[in-house]
Amino acid sequence: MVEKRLLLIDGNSVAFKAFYALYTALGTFTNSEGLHTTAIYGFNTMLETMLKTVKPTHALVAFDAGKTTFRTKMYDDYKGGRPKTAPELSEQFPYVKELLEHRGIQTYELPNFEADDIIGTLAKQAGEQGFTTTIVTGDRDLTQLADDHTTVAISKKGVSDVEHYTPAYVQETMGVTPAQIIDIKGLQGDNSDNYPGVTGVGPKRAVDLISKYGSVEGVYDHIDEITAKKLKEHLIADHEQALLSKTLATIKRDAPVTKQVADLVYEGDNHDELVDFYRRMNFKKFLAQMGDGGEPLTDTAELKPITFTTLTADNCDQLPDFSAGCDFYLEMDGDNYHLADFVGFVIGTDQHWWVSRDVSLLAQAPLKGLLESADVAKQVFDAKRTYVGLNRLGVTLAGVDGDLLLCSYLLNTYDNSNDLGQVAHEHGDEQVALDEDVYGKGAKRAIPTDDQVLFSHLARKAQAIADLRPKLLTELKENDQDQLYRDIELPMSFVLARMEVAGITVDASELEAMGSKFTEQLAEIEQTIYNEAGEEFNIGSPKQLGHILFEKMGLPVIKKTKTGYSTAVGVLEKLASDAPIAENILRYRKIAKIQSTYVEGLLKVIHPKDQKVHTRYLQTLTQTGRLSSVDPNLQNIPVRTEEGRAIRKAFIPRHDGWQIFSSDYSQIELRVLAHMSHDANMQEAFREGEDIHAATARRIFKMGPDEEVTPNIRRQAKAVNFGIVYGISDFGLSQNIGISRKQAKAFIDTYFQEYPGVKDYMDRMVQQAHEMGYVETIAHRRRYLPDINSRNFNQRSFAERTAMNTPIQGSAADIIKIAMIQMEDAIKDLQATMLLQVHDELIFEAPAEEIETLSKLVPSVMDSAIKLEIPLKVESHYGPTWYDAK
DNA sequence: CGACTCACG
DNA sequence: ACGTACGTGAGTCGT
Repeated sequence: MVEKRLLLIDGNSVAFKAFYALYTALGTFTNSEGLHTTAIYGFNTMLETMLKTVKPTHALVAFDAGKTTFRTKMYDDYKGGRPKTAPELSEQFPYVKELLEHRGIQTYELPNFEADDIIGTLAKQAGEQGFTTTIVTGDRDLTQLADDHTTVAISKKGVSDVEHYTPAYVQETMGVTPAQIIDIKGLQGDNSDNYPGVTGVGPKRAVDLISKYGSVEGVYDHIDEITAKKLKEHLIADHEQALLSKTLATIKRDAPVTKQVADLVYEGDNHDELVDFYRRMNFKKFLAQMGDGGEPLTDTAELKPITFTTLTADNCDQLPDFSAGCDFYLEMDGDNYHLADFVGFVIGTDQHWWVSRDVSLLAQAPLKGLLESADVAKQVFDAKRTYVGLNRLGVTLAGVDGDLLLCSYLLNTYDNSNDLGQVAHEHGDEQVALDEDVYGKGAKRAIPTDDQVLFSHLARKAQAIADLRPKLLTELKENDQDQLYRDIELPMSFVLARMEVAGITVDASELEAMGSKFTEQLAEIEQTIYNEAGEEFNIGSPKQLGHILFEKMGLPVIKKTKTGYSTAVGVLEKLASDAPIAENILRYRKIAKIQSTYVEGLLKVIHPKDQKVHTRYLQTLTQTGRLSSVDPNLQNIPVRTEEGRAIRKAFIPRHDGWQIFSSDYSQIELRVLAHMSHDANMQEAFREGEDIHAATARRIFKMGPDEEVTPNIRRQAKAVNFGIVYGISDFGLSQNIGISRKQAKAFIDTYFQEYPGVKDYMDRMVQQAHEMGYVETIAHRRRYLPDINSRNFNQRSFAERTAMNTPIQGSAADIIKIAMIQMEDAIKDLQATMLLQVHDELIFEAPAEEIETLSKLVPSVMDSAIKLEIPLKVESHYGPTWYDAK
């Protein structure tokens, strides 16, 4: 018999969750008629995921019929005190239902009952009829329905991010069986549904009581066994309330549902209706997925035609001189612009576009002159990419006046796609297609051979750059971000471009030598581990490893992950004392990591022509304003352990006799905090040149002036300082330094007493985030925190910590960026070259005779990059390799 | 493609 | 009471 799979969805709950999840992630969005579409979009995203994973044969979406239900009759205040559903959400429900109709899924609601009860009733029927059922909801209470043939999928953060609750998983995460969920609710009540439970009983006590006595009734049968006096009193006093709450929490399995499971056959999409619906909703992404036979649907039909002139060697001389500026876009096929094939380019202004596939034209007159002229103002998208691309053609780009990507990122760090079309859409310009729609994606990706298609796309890109520029510039001014843009980010992109082009030399033979040594060591440890385990297995597989350690060898389980046993460092370290295998696995992991990521990884990206690696710095990615580094990532080369650090021996200067020189800011984030918080005590410590962690130790441990700060005490104080910068929680701190949560809380309280300005700063940042929706760095870099007003404790707490941390981390990023821009100028007469940035340090290569000069120059540029209320401190090191620059 | 683990500041 | 430090990228496994 064919397997029958039923998908049951709690419509209200999922729409609600989708609305807020996307609202916080992407902001609100609407179709062309002003209808909000966030929930509809999110709902459909969830549907796509569930249809794909569950592959239902039957499906139904249940909705709540109204406010009054049999529960409100039992208890007036049921779900009382809830804020009214936002109109932006409620207006979407009719469309969610319409969407479901087009998708071939039935909907159902039943007066006096909630969606839960419909689902409970149908799931029961389905179980009896041999269905496998998946329930989708945002409400954990429904986990009470989990059984052998029913899984409850709870959407977590995103809409498609779900957690699947089987009975075993319910037991594991909640500590009780699905059937006991209602007993838990009976004792603890439910805040969001507004019913009380028993006074003084929270989740913890509820789980304890129910796992001991089985049910609410069981608890009262054994009420005399309860020794805690207060608890017993409360239980007795709230007896009726507990029984009522349990009833309220119980989902009906026998509601008078008029549908039969067998009637819920999933019909599948009505293609034409759905396409029409997506059009009306402006769902580009879903439209693109609808293309027949998997062909991407280019919605060029919706784009207005655009005119252009094809450039050739013969008509280049007819180009205008662009003395009033122009827009330029260079297309390459792939992310890595150091290597990607050139596709073509567009240049022009005022709706006159010249296009070509022949990039060699760029290296000849008159285009080369135009591009290299500082007097011809050019508007581009991704200046750094453009600079590096042109550099490969022998053209040195100058005179860039605007970068649409940078503008977009600075206005909102989320609007940072490398696809010009995507960015344009985010700013309301729909007149350019997404690259994916024109070029395809994955294996199907191909540059169109049809000139009309390719050139129109390129011309539209240039048009979008031209059209969006004034709008984005105005917005930057309104945000007081024009200086950040003009004086920091735009110049920064060229500094970075030149660092990327310069690259850093890597000694492949050094890496290879290390590699063979590691290979030997790995083979040896591997054998030892197999002997200890009594069999061979894949050490790199956490799943197999978990099986060996915790099932075969019976070691104690310290921590679990979603999918099984955790085998993370912390866990293995705890096991190491009584199981030598743990120690060996740690050693194996460490070496395997160095081997695969750094030895093999780096060897793969050494450019055979120049023996260098050329990273790409992503300037518009992080939410704080830091850079990131990819292909390869040169910002996470090992340093903390000797074995790893040895990798740095392979990073060498490009000439014999040259040196690697490195300068780093000392405690820049804490100094930034001292500055921004104006805290007198912290500022004093920095002004006096004290060891800040030791100074903090003296304060939080109330030490006398003669008492010695031991390394251990200093270590704890250091952890507290870190915690403060990250937006502290007592739990986080307690985990980090292995103390009790209570103790951690005491440390934090004392810290804030000793550094009251810091406390004020933290409160101020959280408050600003609440009021304005964003926080700012010293240079007015902005980060929006939509979750700051979330009703979800986790999301809100995370946003609050971010509000505290981002101005600190981001201002430190501002400072080093300013320093880097000034640095280029400061060293322009030297042979020394700036090669790398690792968040708070800069790495150079230079002839030995310039080291003395650099030792003065570099720190002076770095510490004077910005004037703070306290001094900045810079430390420098150098040596024949990066390893020696310590 | 997500989860896990681990490298960095 | 909620589950917890902030910001990243890459390799590997297994669905």
